[in-house]
Amino acid sequence: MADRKPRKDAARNRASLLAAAEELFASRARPEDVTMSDVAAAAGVGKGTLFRAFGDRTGLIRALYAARLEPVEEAVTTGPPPLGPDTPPLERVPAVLDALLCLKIDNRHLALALEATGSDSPYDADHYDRWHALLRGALEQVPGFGGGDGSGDFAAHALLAAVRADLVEHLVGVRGVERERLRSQLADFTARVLGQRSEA
Amino acid sequence: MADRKPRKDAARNRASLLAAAEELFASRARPEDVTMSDVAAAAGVGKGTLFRAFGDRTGLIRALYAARLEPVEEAVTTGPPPLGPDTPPLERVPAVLDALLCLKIDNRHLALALEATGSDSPYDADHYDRWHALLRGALEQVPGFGGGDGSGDFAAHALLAAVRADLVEHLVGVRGVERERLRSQLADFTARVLGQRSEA
DNA sequence: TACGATGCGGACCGGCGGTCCGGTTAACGT
DNA sequence: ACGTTAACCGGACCGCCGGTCCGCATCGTA
Repeated sequence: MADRKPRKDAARNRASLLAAAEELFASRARPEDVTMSDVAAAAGVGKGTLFRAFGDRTGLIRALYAARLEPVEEAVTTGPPPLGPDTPPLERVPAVLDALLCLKIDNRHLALALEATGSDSPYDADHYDRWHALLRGALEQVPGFGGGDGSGDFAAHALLAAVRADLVEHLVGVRGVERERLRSQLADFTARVLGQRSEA
Repeated sequence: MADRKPRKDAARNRASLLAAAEELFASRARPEDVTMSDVAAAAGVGKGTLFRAFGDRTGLIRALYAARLEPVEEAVTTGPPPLGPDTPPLERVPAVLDALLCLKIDNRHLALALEATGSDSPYDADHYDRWHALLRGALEQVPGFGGGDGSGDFAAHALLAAVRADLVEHLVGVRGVERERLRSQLADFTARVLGQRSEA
């Protein structure tokens, strides 16, 4: 943490850039037709400032997404049930997946932009490992997933794949599935995976 | 189909291009550092010929992938059990997913290149709709998925998400999971979704 | 106020996917 | 065998994008 205190204009420019980028990603249909020059121009600064502040395109999007992700991560790591660590696995797994789904729905543009960086797959992101480890840990306390056969590991990957940004975008954005309907479908699917058959 | 018969050199160049592209995508680590110029050069033709033959980058990759996909699609639509249409759903769903998984494992580079086109999400590809419709149809004949609540629809999406190319690449290519192990994990997961609890 | 350090900005760069058109060559009628 | 023609070839070329660079303005401090 050798970070020196940033200058006042630098901080203000950083904020303008975040706001402008947020705005642009929300308004344009496809994330990849928001260019770095667009962001800089919309914020009223030069490209140099943009790259100085965030390193590269991925850095910018990560900064945006991190702001949205952080409250959820905190609720999961140090919060009360049904998200926090003091929740029985059978309850926590669906709660975490639901929280992630809502996050992706509410921030489709950002999540999509992040996955569409191109240069790195979603599985290289460090927060993916955290979600995976969490889910895996919870699953392995559920009867049937306990063995060292990796079934909890794979199930964690598969469940996370069900809330991937582009799938969510396809369902909500393209096919027009309503938010609550999707939530209940995911809950239903999760319950099935956990072995809680639901009669229909 | 007003397609005129192509000239002989055109056909040969097309074949060289396919072979060269196949080779390049297999040898280079990341699909996006195979450039169109690379492909043309490796095939010993000009870029114009490459773009004339396939339209654009996506067209080239689709042509490559289609060749691998076609036998599987035929086995599923007009083949014998356990893939063909005369298979009971509880058997067909895992068989289809296993076939897809094997396809993705064996053609990781191509599947990855296809999903990494950037310009279009995997869910815009027409073959995705076919797989989804197939799986959905089979699932809806399974007790518990039958209602008009869309649980079969969502489950089909979720199961397909579990065999997405970048997840497969992460598991097999990065984390070194063995092919047979992954197949059995997927089978286990699928069985869970279908309500067939496995004791471990 | 004067002076260093820090940040600014936009011209610039390399490389990408994709286009264009003059030269070349295959296919076919005679 | 040969001429005609339409199709095809190739690589120079274009526009655009992410990212860099460096002379200049601005901030924080004595």
